[in-house]
Amino acid sequence: MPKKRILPYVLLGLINNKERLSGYQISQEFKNEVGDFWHASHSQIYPELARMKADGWVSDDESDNKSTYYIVTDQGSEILRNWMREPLDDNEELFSLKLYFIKDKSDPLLKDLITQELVLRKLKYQYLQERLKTVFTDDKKIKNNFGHYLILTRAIERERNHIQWLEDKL
Amino acid sequence: MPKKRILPYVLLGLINNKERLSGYQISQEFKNEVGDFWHASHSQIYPELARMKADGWVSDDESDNKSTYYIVTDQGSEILRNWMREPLDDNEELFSLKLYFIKDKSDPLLKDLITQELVLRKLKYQYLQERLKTVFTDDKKIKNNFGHYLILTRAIERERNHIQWLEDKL
DNA sequence: TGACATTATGTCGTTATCGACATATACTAT
DNA sequence: ATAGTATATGTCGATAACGACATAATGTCA
Repeated sequence: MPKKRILPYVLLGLINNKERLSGYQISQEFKNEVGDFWHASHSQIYPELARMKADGWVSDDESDNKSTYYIVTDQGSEILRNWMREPLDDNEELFSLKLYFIKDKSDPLLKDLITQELVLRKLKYQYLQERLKTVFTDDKKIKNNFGHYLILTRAIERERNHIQWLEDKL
Repeated sequence: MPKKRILPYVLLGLINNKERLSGYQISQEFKNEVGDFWHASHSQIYPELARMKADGWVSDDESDNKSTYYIVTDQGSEILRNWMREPLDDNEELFSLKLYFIKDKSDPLLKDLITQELVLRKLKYQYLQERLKTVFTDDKKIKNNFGHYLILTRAIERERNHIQWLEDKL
């Protein structure tokens, strides 16, 4: 099977979050928080929206003569939901994106996502601590690879902070 | 000017870190910590190494009949150093990569990188706090965009933790 | 009212990158 | 012996993604 694309689901999620969005508005959205996890230029957005419309994921509203607004169809909503339910991987950005697409605090997917991510982060945390022990066995190794040492200790602290935050939200 | 490529400098930095590396070893390196910031498949690594050799960035040692090892040339060392000195941007991965390529604790570039990153992170921290105030003005907005709210508060906590770590290392 | 920025949508050529395919040797467990 | 895995290097086709180019309407400031 081909590698799973992310962009179409991001567009679907963004439109779904705001009910209706134009291609231009989507390109502006990437300047905000969501831009920290994903980005696309307008030259990629417009053709993708056209493809999504052709496939029935979205419908467009051209009644406004300034912009073409897109709305998620029932089929698109189903596709987005299925994507949201697919298991996370050790890549943090997928978690962030999916969390961003949760609109309602009471959505059962919210707790599910946090629980999933917590398992993954704890595994990574343990792995990184193991790496620190095996790679930096003595002070000489630290001294001669100081950047690597800093990156590794930073990664551990990052995971610790992230785990704490996730547990707090559960 | 064309967009700045990262991969060649990553390869240069990886080889420089370990003195000598084969293409295969580089592909294995991406399974470790550096893989959290950058990745390349072997089908990209081998042609890139060939190009770097042709351009005099690295020289190869084929004395071992199992692997071809690459060593950074004086010119390559200069190119890597110049890249390391280029100013950082709000993209955290560049900081992580360059930090990873610092071998010696006393390298003056170390403090410079951390100082640069600190400025950028503090700006981002302020910006995110401002966003929180302007986007989530009342409880209804939080309730109806709960994922976005969580992502934003997480981003703020992430920056806070990062800034603390950077200040601790200074 | 002219200049310039912003909104808004689209196409096109280039390239960075990946997965698949290919090949050969060396190691390893049965 | 031999099947399977790891090491090791390479090519090739497909495509995701970007920057450049193009166009037009609207908004804005002097």
